[in-house]
Amino acid sequence: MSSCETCVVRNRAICSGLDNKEITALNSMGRRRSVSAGEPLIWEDDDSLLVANVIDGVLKLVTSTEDGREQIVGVAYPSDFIGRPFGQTSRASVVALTDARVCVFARNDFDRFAREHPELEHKLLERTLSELDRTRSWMMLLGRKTAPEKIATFLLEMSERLAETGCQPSFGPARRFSLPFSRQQVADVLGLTIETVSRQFTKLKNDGVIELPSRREVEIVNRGALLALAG
Amino acid sequence: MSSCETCVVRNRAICSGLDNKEITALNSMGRRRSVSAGEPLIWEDDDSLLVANVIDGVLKLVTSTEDGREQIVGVAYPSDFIGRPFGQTSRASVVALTDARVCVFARNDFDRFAREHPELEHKLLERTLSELDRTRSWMMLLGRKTAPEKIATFLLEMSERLAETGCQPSFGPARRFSLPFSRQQVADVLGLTIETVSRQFTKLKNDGVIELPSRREVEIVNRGALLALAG
DNA sequence: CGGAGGATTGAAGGCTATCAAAGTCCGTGG
DNA sequence: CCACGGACTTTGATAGCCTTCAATCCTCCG
Repeated sequence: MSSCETCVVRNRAICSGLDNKEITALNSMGRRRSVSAGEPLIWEDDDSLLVANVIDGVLKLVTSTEDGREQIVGVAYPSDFIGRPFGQTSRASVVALTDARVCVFARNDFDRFAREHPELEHKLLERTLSELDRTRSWMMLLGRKTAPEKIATFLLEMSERLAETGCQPSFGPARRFSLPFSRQQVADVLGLTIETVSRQFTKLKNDGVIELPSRREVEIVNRGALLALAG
Repeated sequence: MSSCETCVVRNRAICSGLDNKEITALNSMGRRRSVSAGEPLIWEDDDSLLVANVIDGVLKLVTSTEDGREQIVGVAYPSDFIGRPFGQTSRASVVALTDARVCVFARNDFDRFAREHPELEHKLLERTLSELDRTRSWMMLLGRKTAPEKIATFLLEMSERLAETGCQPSFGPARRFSLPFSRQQVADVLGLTIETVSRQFTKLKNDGVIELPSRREVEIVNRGALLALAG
């Protein structure tokens, strides 16, 4: 049975700051759901739209053109909020990159609850503002950076984002980590092709900047060099 | 003297929905300010950060690399909110594209006022969510679209955005409009060079898709063709 | 009229995409 | 245990889009 009391992201997600009574109310509206790697998070449910909190795993927000080009426009980690409350619906679809668990709510229910709980709306606002900041700095990357700069920036961001997932406060960025992305997905994040991504990874390895112990593993050998390359 | 009562964006900005007493309180915290075209909106004031509402004019949000490359990451029109309340400060700078008037607040004051007025925070949340949607669809453009697609998409967005500025509810997108951007700024929005922008404009003109009565004026002759090109 | 900034046009080159093939990893089944 | 198959990745060759560099042309104002 899903329960907020045992939720691992209870103190990091937008639910934090709610008192017990409120948590109980929210709990009764939502339910847990598992999504396996590669599966889309179906966004319609009983004719109602959904929003969700990520409990565990990593998901991508992706938009695509009619002719099949894809761009990953966001990545959601544990405790992140996904979906579009209030009015409009965004046409980005959500797909799990790893096996994931989420806590889903019917949008109508969530909207109403949020309007009645300013503290929750405030948390959501802070999150949305941060996400907007992050997205805007990604626009710089997409519009103005070269392939080597994109790859370096990407690896540095990954090493920071993936260090946060541990429960204990992390001590700076991770030196070694496991990418939740395939090469194609890295390409879809950076606006490149899979071949260019592969070549840049190989080049960084040959230059002694990183090690690639396996397809998904990355070890940053020379962080200073990456920072210099990131532009 | 600045006064919310006569403010032309009073009913569209986040101030809408506040009662008279609240408006008076907000009014006493903020002040009007003019910025001429090309001038940055100075973001520090008496050692305190600022946030603002756009009353009139168009401003750009821009980030740049050390070596001088620029990317416009957002454009603010009348009634839009700019700045970063609550905690972090974003490193995008704000520059007026046209002569502009804004209503500025010390961030501390604004934060406090917002926390006490959930209705205002809600308005800000809705705005921020919409801006995030818009920004994400722009990521698709920057990462995956070709120069002709970028230009077509840009012209269509402009014709919609600029139609909204009139007081009366607009009847669909504008057929003819005046760009608030120079060619270089169009390039900075789309992640292209000024030469490529110029060539694409010329090509659209030669193909009979648009007319260019003057440097800043654009007339859309064949909207269907633009839609097809936009990808 | 003359100057200056912005815009357009032209030629050449480089970066990344595209097309193609070989290599690697991993799970499955013999 | 090893062979096999398939997906993913790497590597190579080529092409093309957009940038870069450079010169000319507007257009607006003093």
